[in-house]
Amino acid sequence: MDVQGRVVCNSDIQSEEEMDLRRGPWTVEEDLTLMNYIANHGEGRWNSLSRCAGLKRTGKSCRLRWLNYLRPDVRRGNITLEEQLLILELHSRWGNRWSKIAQHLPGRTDNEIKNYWRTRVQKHAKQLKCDVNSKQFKDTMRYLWMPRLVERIQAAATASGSSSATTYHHHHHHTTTTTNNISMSSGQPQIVPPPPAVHAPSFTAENSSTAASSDSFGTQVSPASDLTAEYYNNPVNNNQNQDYYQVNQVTYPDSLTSPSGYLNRGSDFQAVEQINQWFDAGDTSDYLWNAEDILFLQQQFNNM
DNA sequence: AATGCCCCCAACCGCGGTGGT
DNA sequence: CACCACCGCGGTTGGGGGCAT
Repeated sequence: MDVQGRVVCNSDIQSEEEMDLRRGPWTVEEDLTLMNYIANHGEGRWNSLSRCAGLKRTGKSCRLRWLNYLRPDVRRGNITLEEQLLILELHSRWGNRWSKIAQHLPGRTDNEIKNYWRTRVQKHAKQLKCDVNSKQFKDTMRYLWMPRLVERIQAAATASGSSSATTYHHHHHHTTTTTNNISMSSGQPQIVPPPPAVHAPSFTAENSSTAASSDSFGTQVSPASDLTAEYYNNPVNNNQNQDYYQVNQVTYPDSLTSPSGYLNRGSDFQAVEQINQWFDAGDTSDYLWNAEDILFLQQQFNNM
């Protein structure tokens, strides 16, 4: 029942059942194959794409790999304070609607946000010994955590106000990105897969030389929103896919990391103290956004 | 140095929705 | 209408790396 009316490419003889499909981590070769194929043919129709590209993967797996990892404008790691704030806010509004939340964080995938939530936020709920869904924890977030984030963002903005990165501006309309179609299909400057200076997942500063040339790949992300534009205008955020296009791994900022020892639960005062410690724990990551930006963000909240 | 433990995140799974035949 | 293939979402997991012992 395999060779029916569906689009079959010439060399496609085997049925999927007898074809052993690979699972687990992707190899560099697979990545390059997938990137090349999408650069030349565009994305979508994942099952046939997988077959035609010669990948022994399910369409599902290919789609996931592309959307969450290989896509040139995907951003991974280094969740900024602003993004943290957005995530907290939107999650308090919508709950676990990860993809909906992700639409408001350009370049972030639902997977990434979900992971962030589980690893960072839920962790702290656990440390506070309360349920993430409890009113107690939600209040803690809303009245302690988020305001503290705003403070920090503002502080960072004024501190580094004159310095570098904050030179952009919104011309805000509204910020929903929606599917950000990177259709490579239309005879676009295809992604020449970067010189496999990509050894292992471990990379070093040497790679950043290839990173610098990442722009020359022509992987222009047509910013689908103003927010997107801001991110890409910012040198730090202008990371095309870090493994294949660029490397910019600083250690994970994690302003939310808690000190190892922790309080005897209960008292609000201690909770405040604790949270303050989390935030005051060194965190070099964050720059961007000035007071004006914060205002904008708050307005966005009100309009969502 | 070796071992154990924990954390994180990439990738998997199941499911419900959708569109085509 | 039923059936089928595919898509996208949300929940879950396992393996690798890092840290502690």
